Amino acid sequence: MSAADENLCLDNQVCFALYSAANAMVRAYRPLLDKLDLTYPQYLVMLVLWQEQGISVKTLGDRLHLDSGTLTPLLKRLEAKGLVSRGRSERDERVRVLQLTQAGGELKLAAGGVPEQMRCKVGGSTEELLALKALCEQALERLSPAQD
Amino acid sequence: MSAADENLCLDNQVCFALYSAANAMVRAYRPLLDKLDLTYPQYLVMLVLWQEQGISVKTLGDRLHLDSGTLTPLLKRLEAKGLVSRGRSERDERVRVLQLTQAGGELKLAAGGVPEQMRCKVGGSTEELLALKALCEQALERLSPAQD
DNA sequence: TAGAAGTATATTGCACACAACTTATATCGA
DNA sequence: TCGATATAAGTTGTGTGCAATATACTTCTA
Repeated sequence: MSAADENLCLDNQVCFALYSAANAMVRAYRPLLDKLDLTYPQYLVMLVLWQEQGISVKTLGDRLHLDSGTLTPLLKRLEAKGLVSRGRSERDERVRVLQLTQAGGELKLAAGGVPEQMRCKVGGSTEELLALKALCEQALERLSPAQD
Repeated sequence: MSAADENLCLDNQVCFALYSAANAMVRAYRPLLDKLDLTYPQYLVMLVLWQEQGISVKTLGDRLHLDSGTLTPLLKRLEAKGLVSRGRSERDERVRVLQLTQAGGELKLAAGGVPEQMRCKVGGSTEELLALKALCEQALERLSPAQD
């Protein structure tokens, strides 16, 4: 097999492993998040808002590496479920100010067990998980075009 | 911060790192694959077919960990581009037999440089890439429900 | 201070992923 | 052999991701 052939072999592709693992991860979250009536990206938004409220769509997008084309409809769905409010900044009329509703805040309790349950599903030692996280973050860093 | 709070912190989530890295990877492929007029999942299908032709949608799905709901419309698009033919098995009328067209086979040459270009984008040492691949494959294995 | 440039969000269109379901065909078992 | 069961692929509907573009507001600058 030539070098080019080797490179085009699926089994040799780091990116395919990454892609498949990420898909499998989202699938594994589903039964857990169904109980919260959240999708995985919606859950990520809630994770951010449980930490810091009053942020803009821009800031949220920076945290999650997602853009307004993804977040605007997603946030509208969270608003429709009564979990999030999408106010406007008084200082800058362009900016949305994202807040949790009462129900949105309370959902944090129900979500408390999710990380531990997922940890069980993913398995592996703490060292392996930390190594995977570090390698993913390194790849993300290098794959992201410089922001200016 | 409580243990539950720690667990619900975005920065501590392996899964989020995996998810973000996979998204970034697909984004990084885009400019390379645009030249071939392929999306990343379409490229994956072509990788499989460059290795083995005459396989079914089921077999293809096993290789890529994707189902017919994803693959059927994708394969129709590849067929519309003239890269793939979707015949029927004579032995079993339910089964599609996937073949490359002339153009589909020839595209392999144009794709020859893609893996090397992506490798430059992802960066990192060979050891790191192999470690990332192994950890992703391990996670995939554990997250996939047993097939019996 | 008016127009240019920049920024935040929203919209549109396309291509996934996948659950749930349907249809067509094949195989198994009494 | 006939009906039950299984299997392969397709369909439908929902929710992302993201490029490209539009809109509205802000800030910069001549």
